[in-house]
Amino acid sequence: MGAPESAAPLSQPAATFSYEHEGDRQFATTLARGLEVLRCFTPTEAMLGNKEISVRTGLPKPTVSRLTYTLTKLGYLRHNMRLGKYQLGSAVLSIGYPLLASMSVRQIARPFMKELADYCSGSVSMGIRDRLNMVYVESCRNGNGFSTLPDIGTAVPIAQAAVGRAFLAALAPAEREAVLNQIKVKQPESYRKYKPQIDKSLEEIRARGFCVALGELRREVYAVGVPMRRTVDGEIVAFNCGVPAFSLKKGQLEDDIGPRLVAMVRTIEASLGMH
Amino acid sequence: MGAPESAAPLSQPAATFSYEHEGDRQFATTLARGLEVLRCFTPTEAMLGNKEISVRTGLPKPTVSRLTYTLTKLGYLRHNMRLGKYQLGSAVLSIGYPLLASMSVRQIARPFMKELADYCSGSVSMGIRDRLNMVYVESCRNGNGFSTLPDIGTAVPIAQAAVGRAFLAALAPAEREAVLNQIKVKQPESYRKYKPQIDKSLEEIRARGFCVALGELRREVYAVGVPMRRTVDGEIVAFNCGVPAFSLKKGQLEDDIGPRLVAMVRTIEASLGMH
DNA sequence: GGCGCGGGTTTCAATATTCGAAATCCAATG
DNA sequence: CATTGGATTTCGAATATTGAAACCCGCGCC
Repeated sequence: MGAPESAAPLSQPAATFSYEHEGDRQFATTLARGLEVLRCFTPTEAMLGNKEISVRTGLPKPTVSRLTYTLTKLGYLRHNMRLGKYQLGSAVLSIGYPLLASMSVRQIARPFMKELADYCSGSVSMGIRDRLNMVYVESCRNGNGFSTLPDIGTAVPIAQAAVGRAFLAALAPAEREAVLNQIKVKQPESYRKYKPQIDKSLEEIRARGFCVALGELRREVYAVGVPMRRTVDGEIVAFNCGVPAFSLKKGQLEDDIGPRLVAMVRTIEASLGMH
Repeated sequence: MGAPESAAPLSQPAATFSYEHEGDRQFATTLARGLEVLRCFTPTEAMLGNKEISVRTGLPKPTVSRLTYTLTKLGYLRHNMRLGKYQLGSAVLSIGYPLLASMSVRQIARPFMKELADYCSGSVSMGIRDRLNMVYVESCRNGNGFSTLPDIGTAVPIAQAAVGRAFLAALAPAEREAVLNQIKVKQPESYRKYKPQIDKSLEEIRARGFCVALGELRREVYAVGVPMRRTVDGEIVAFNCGVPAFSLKKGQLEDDIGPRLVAMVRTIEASLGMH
């Protein structure tokens, strides 16, 4: 079977388990593996058979079989018996909701984000870190159709996305180094390719409050990123604003949209401050 | 369990595990328990200590300790060490995203939903089943502030919500009986209280295509529900439209909004049909 | 300071689960 | 009807998990 070599750099999760957690008597391997199974599914690979999961995770087939069986019983997977494949089940959504609901910054920020998204005919999103990605917890786009939509739960690589670099800029130097080092180790090609841009972005944020990413994540989308200057509930929050490249006038991103995103974030910070 | 059971606290999920899956050599208990830990968190109880989790799940403290340790290492929980409590981590969001992204019906439906939400100054949501709840996979509300927002991932009890009864109406009779029976067993008070309304709703849908729920889930929100007449990807999809009770004119829900929601769903079905 | 209390964590032997090669099953295909 | 590819079952050995009890620790109280 032509296992489609995805562009996305998957490391070896199986190896990860064996090496990183060996001898840790606290660590519940089965739980980690089950969750790793859920993580195999992506928007483009929404249906997977046990074999494919086994290949992706590096877990033995019988183990995968039991894990998918369990996850299916619990509603986290659905079994399509005509294809003999699994896909994510509705239960995966409900475990994320309490997190969203308890982040009041989302409600506060939403109108400001919508306003900016409308102004620049693009999309404005709020993200927090997950591993080496930023996950969107809120996203607004202008009414008329922006090709593909950013959506809550979308994960974008820290290294490539404006929102990711904004996040890096907000980190304490020591932690920033730690994250960069993880990227270096786990996504070496990505690191080589984007490290200069990352450094430039950090400098931009110091100088102007925002950074730009010109089609580095998706060729046709140019974006600016801004971090919040305070944490929310101990979590660093960053914003981006992405606009279709073709609709941008020269200099508009740097001179208009960037500063507006900065202003928006400052407004949100202020609204948060007064609780 | 996941359902917002108001009065009656909790059944015994631990017992649930032991009894329901004893002797099932396929079933990965540790995985199920870990996921059950994640399900303990709710919007109103966003932070829990090991002891609280232990009480809610019925699992012994050391077991919970190890599970939270594992989940924290993986990013599904965050540890707040000033309080010694846990809260959901960003990783819970990213496992749900591929499911959302692969449901193309969401994109198709969104503009129609938005239009209706604007028209009736309320919110329009699309839900699928999770256990005895309906989970929202898409939700639109009109711009001006509707008190509390329905959001993607929100779970509402099938028995009480218009969207849940719409779902029931779309089920094959045998499966409907099965679900109703589960409700009877697992949410007995809820069943006693709402069974007559449920029957009425089923009849309404047969007769007019939609059902109404007048403040049964939230006192101040009146809602109508409509099921889709075809499954999407094997999954039954239902819609609701909720409006603040005070802003409704007499008869408006039945004579105007209900039929409009029906029309909306028919439009979406048609758009889906032509792929 | 001493005491008790309410978590949280560690210990450790008993127990249950997982491993994984090989066998089996099953449905689709030639 | 033989073949093929994947999913599932089998089973003894290897390993991980379990959970009662003990331990730890910070806190408030007397």
